[in-house]
Amino acid sequence: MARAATTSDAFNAVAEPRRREILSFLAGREHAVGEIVLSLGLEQPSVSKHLRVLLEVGLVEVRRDGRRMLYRVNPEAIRPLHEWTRTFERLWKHQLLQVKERAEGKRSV
Amino acid sequence: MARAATTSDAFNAVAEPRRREILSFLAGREHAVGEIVLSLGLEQPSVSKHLRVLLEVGLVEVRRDGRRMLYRVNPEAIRPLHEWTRTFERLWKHQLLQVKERAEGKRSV
DNA sequence: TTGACATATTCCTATATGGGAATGTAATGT
DNA sequence: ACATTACATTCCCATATAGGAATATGTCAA
Repeated sequence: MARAATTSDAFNAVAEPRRREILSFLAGREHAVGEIVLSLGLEQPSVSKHLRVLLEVGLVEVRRDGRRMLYRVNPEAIRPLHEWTRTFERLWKHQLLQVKERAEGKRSV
Repeated sequence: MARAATTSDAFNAVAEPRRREILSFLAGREHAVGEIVLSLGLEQPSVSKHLRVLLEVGLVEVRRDGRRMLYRVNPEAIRPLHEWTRTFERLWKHQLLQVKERAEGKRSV
């Protein structure tokens, strides 16, 4: 079996750095494809293809404005990633605490 | 160009569902490879290969215990993912607020 | 040393890319 | 109708899988 499709879920979709850049760029407000092209310096077809992937997994939404297509982030689709990583939060906080205690010459737990 | 290597960064490494399962399983405490195999019901070589990827991107660490290899999560490596997703937090909170206000019959912003 | 146990690696293959180039399609202005 | 603008899609290809099977490596026990 090959690797899972980039369109299989949000985790696979955001594995690609350019798609993360696009999402970050869209975090401010909705933007047309051409604006993304100028902003990130990618080829237009490349941007369109990345947007397609993001659209398929629900990470972005679109609306037409004349000849332009305005894309915006759908933040709800990012939440599952946030929630999953959050399950490890207590671990790194604990780790940081240990480092701190060690630095202060105390006994670690 | 093909897709980036799974070992290129944590984002690519956790795109694979089984690797996320392994990390979650290791979140409690360190475990031997055989325990992961039993727990997740995967083939041993498969688990070893996933662990190699996780190890290369720093998501797990190992120590030997006799013939067993005990793997544990390195939570620090998950933080960047958490931080990146967190930059969208205000967006979904805002979105939820709008939904709530609409449900209460108020004007949306 | 030999055998058993625990894990890692190698070989194989079908599959899904991401970028570049070229082309298709939709909407607007005249 | 036609040219132009703005995107989307298709074709091609080098590359990196993930799983299965087989094998190699490392450690302990007798």
